[in-house]
Amino acid sequence: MGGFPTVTDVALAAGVSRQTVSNVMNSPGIVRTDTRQRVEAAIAELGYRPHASARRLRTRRSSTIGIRLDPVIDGISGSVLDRFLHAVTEQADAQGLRVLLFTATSPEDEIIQFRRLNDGADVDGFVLTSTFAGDPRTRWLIENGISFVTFGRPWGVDDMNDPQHLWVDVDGWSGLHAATRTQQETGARRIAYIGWPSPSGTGDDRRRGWYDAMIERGDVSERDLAELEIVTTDGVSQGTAAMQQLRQNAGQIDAVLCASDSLALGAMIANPERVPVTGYDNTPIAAAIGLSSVDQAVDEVAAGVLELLTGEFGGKVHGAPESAEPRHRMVTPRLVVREFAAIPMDVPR
Amino acid sequence: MGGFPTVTDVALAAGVSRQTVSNVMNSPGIVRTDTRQRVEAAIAELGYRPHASARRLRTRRSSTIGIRLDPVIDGISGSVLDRFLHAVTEQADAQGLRVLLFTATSPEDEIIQFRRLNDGADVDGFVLTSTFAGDPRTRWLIENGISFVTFGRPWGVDDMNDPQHLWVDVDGWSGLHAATRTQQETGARRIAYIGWPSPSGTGDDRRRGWYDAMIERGDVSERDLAELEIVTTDGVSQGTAAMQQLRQNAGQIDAVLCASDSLALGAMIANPERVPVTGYDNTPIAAAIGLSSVDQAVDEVAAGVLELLTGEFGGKVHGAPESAEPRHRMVTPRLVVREFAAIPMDVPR
DNA sequence: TGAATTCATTTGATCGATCAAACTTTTTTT
DNA sequence: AAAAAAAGTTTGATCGATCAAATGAATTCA
Repeated sequence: MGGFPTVTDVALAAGVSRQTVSNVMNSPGIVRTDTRQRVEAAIAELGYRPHASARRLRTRRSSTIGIRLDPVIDGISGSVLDRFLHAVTEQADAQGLRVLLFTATSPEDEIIQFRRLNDGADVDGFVLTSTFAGDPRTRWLIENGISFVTFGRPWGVDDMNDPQHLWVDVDGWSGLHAATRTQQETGARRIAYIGWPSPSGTGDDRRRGWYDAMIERGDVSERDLAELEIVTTDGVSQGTAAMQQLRQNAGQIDAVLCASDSLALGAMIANPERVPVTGYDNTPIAAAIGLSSVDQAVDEVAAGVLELLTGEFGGKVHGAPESAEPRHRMVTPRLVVREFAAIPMDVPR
Repeated sequence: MGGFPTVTDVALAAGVSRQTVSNVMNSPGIVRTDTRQRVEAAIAELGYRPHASARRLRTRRSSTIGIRLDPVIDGISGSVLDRFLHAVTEQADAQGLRVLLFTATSPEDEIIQFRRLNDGADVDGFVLTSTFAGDPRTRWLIENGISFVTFGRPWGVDDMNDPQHLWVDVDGWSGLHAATRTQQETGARRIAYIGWPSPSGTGDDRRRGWYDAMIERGDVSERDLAELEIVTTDGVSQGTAAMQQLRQNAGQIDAVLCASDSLALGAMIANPERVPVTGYDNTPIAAAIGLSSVDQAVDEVAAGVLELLTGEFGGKVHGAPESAEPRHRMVTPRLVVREFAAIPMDVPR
């Protein structure tokens, strides 16, 4: 009376037992049709909602996944993770999963949070972002038998095929390969690349996409290719500096590809000749100033992550034998082509 | 044995009863010191973690707050909400609160989600963002006696002092007033404002900050002030268009203030004279291109939200009589001043 | 027809914690 | 020193759902 109706109330109203009500909700198949309809009617009439905590206590599963909200470092590329978070939340919702956020100050601290959330039965598994080589978090999760899927492939030597590590990643190689090809098709020959210093898992991957496409085409000798490449840390002003350097030293340049939208924005600023610039991540900035960019297709990534997390392995590999089911997903990014727009357009001559 | 230790295990190990263990965790004050220490030792040794769902079932509270993850509309200003979300999560964590995300396609759908999460005892209360005039969500929450606090004041006629509606907001008036003053102090007289069409709660508020500061100073007649104001929808290209219009029609312009960083970025693009431009929200873009901007101080907002949510009223007002405790917080934004930088710097003459 | 199966539903126990009230022990009061 | 009050601790019941096993009803088989 006082509070919300419980299974017992519904059972009473429908003239059945608690368990039947439970069955209607969890295994409708085993309940006779007319009984089921009667129960459903009672549920609707009383406005019954299952008590999530009670269910979790009994079933020992929470239907909740934990995601660490990364500290906002670079606000520009950070938006990819925000979009990813949004996609995960949306698709999780649709599957009856909840998303619980937490923060951590370091990978070690994050492991403490894993422990806390897992022990308290708050979450069934985790989604990790921003993995890096020798990541202690994945090791710990595997050792403790906790379900997880990473957005980002493992960057260790042999880890990519580790059957215990489920992951989804975006094929940066393919993104830059396509971007390079697209420029080549419009007639560009000398295509420059502004990227990050090695070793950087994602960075090296993207660079190779450009490099391979350039070699395949053969317009530029392998030696000259070195001139067309600038290595720098990420940031807008670094992009500007790199672009200036290219214009001074690299001779003719038909197009510029960048490892990030930050670099691309920077490059655009020092781009009076309006050389086509392509960024990476398709951030709001790229959209705002009309910059082509490689879109990471976070929706697909999110779908893949949830599929792996809730799928056959439930995010982890019990002693399961070989299986046809692949344990990772490689998502092909989309190249978003935009006409040159905002920045150069209104610059005074 | 099999799973994690429970209160009973700890009690056994410490030679006390379940309830004493519970007391050590929830009301340490009533347990004798030596007993408490013994229990704490047992907790540490067994690595005991309370089972969150069991506790929630019994106490009927979840220590979790629900936040809707807004659809990413304008990616640029969206980052304010992301930063807010981050601040809330971080500070909630510190208070032992969890943050549960959800999405919704419309205010009506959001109300359905409120129901679901509240009935299932998933959350104790909600934090709402992006409130608008006549918001059906707040009305529904009040009617159903559910705790909530909004980031954003109620924009209805008399709602601001509604004692049932707890809110935290940023004083846009003060942000623009300060920005105007700052420009005036550097000698600027004719300061333009690019804002949004009325009625717009936040927009009108910001505009008035500029307007009042201009009137106070009296450098520009009330008539001329109209020339210095452009009304347009939000967006980068709209900002560019507005700036061009100002340059054509408004004569001398010493500075430009904008209702958003999107508009400010647009204005910067059509700004060969390097008139100082100030944006609003202090988004990553403003930082990236070196644009002054009004920062919403999301940390303070988050702190205020949690304070109200967990404070005296617990997010709602029971029949509580008049109280000295204010039911809202007005946060004063910070003006972040940046030297002119990226965009005009490398533009070729 | 009666026994063996299958299907549908019910009952009792349980998940892990906290509440409410009972019970002990210690401290204060008279 | 006995009675009263306070402090500290324990016991039984309970939150709301699901599990496991038992019961009853409908169906199939010999």
